Amino acid sequence: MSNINTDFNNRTIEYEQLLSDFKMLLKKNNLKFTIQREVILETLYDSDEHLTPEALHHLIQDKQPDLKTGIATVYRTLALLEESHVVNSLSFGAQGKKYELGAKEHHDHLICTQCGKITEFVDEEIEKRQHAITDELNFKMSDHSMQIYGTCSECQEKNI
Amino acid sequence: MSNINTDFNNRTIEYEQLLSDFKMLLKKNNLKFTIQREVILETLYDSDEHLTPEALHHLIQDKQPDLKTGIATVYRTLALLEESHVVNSLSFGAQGKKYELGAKEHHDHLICTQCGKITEFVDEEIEKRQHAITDELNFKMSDHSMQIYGTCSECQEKNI
DNA sequence: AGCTAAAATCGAAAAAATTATTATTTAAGG
DNA sequence: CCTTAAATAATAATTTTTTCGATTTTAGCT
Repeated sequence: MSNINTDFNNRTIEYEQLLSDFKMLLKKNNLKFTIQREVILETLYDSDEHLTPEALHHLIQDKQPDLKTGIATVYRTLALLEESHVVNSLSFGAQGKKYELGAKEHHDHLICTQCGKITEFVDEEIEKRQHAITDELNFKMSDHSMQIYGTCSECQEKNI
Repeated sequence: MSNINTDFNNRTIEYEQLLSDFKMLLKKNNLKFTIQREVILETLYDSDEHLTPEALHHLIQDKQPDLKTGIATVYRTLALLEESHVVNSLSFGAQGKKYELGAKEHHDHLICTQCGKITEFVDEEIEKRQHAITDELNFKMSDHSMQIYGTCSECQEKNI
């Protein structure tokens, strides 16, 4: 399967860009590009979820069972990626700290606390205001997250 | 010291309100109002910081050394308070999960991922858009939270 | 391709954070 | 004051995260 946004390796151009940026970053800091680091980046890229270190580790073990990537490597790499602002970490509610690629499109979440359904949305007005706010305070925004909690229309009907 | 917003016990009216809401909540759920729970609430109220469970525990031990409040009680109470939406938790960067009172004025967060400083803000435009979005989707909003991550002006200067 | 030095990895152990357990104490209501 | 259910402290157990030493791997060089 291939489409207009994939290259000869069937990877998206976006991912190739991310990967080459990562390689550049490593070189700049005299760090080495390892298979483990690539797999971690790739797995983060392929996942739309926000992942805990443990969840990420599991995904990697499924994807590359022969490459016995240790959990410590996952932690070390996530810390490196976070320092470099390649990934962001955040925590939702009672759950632990979760990581996601920072390079992806921003999106916000509507979360139904009854059925758990998550709807993503982007609102231009809100985005604009966020930029206005950060500009005014001379704050350099790298990412943002917004969650609206409540009851979706389906669940409201169920409740009647 | 006393001022117009404090009552005979030299506590703010706002705090008294919070406390009585908390007592109501406990009663409604057949839970008990304990000295430990009061101290935890009070300490959260008195602190303008966002506190880790451990930091909160230390503050409590300083405030009430004779009342050997256990760390487990702090965790349990924070979980209870979070479930009840009396406190919110947020986490970022290398630092752990932090808690703050949710009963104070609603506000969003600007979080510097470099120094950890948290700046609170409220933007009426954003609040309006949130309501517009949920109204349009017939989603009944109960709560929302927003965090903007990035680098504060001080840290930007440090980086030069 | 082979050599070398620096860095990264694994695996395991240690440390830190969080949660569960149990015996005892405490709050709330009669 | 009594009773009972719930909360607590203390500690143990579990889970999460970090550290450490031995070994492997990478990157640059020849």
